[in-house]
Amino acid sequence: MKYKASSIQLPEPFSMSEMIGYLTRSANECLFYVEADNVYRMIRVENEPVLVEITCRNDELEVWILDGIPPTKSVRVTVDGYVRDWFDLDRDLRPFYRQMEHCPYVSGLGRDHTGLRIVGVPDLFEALCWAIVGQQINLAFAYTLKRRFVETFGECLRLNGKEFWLFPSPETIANLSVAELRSIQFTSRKSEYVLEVAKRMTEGTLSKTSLMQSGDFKAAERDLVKIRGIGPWTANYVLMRCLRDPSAFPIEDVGLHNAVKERLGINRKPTLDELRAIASKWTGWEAYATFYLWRSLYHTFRCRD
DNA sequence: TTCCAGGGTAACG
DNA sequence: CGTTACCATGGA
Repeated sequence: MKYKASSIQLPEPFSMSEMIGYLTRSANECLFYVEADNVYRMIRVENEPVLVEITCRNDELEVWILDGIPPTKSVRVTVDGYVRDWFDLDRDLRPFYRQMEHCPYVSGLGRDHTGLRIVGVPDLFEALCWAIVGQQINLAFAYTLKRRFVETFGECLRLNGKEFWLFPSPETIANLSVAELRSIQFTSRKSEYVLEVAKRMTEGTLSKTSLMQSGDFKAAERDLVKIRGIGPWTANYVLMRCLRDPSAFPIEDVGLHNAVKERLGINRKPTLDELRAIASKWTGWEAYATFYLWRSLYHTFRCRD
C-alpha cells in the first residue's frame, strides 16, 4: 500500500538540497532518514503511526504514505499540514533576505543558502525534550541521548529491514521515574525537567494550543519560563522551532556565539551586548538569522560515525 | 589531560 | 538585584 497524500506547490525560494543538508547534519539522527534525496519519517495521525515519504519533483513536494492507515480526507490534510509546518513552507522569506542585505554577518549566508527554511519540530513534547536534552552538553552527545530515549521508550515500525521510530508520548514518559531516565545517562536534573514537562502535558496544563491561544509569542515565552527547567534559551528555542516565531531569539546559544565569533574573526566569544548590537539588524527575523548562523557551523558538530 | 558543550537552578552576598 | 557552584558526561 502506497499512496500520495498531497502535492505541495513549493514556495519561492525553497531549496531541497539545503533542507537535506540540515537534515543530514548528524549521522546519529533517529527520527527520520534521508535516502536518495527522499525524506522518510513516522508521524502520528489520528493516534496511528504513519510512515511518510517526501520527494521533491520539479516545483512540487510530493508526500507519500508508505504504511499506516488508509487514505481519508483527514489523513491527507494532517500529513499535508505536518510537512508544511516541518519545512516552514507557508512563510514568505523574501523580506528576510531583503533585510539581511543590511547585515554584513548574515547577508553572505543568506546568498549561499538561499531557500533554506527553518526545519521545525512540530511536536511540542519532542521540541521541549530535545531542548532540555541539549542543555549544556555537546550536540553529538545530545543526539546519542535522544536516540537512547527514543529507542527505549518510543514506538517502532520495522519495514524492509529498517526501523522507523516515533518520539515517546508524554503519557509514557510521565509514568517513568528519575532512576529510569538516569539509566540511559540523563542527569538527575534533565530527568526531573523532562518528567515535569511530560506530567504537565499529560494533565493538559501545557499544550501547543494553549501556548498559542493568545497569538502572543511573548506571552507563550512567559508561560514557558515558569516551568522548572525551562529558561530563556529553552523557551526561545521552542518558540523558534515549534511555535514558529520568526523573532524568537535564543541569545544564550553557544552555537550562535561560536558562529558570530567566526564571522567577526575574533578569538573570543561575543558578549551579550555585542550580540544584541548585531541582532538589532535582524528585528523580526532573529530566529532565521540564528538558523543560518548555525548552518555556517556544521563542520564543528558532525558526528564521527 | 584539559577544556568545553545549542543552560538552568539554587544558594549566596 | 548580580554572582557563583553545581550538575555530570562525552567529545575533541
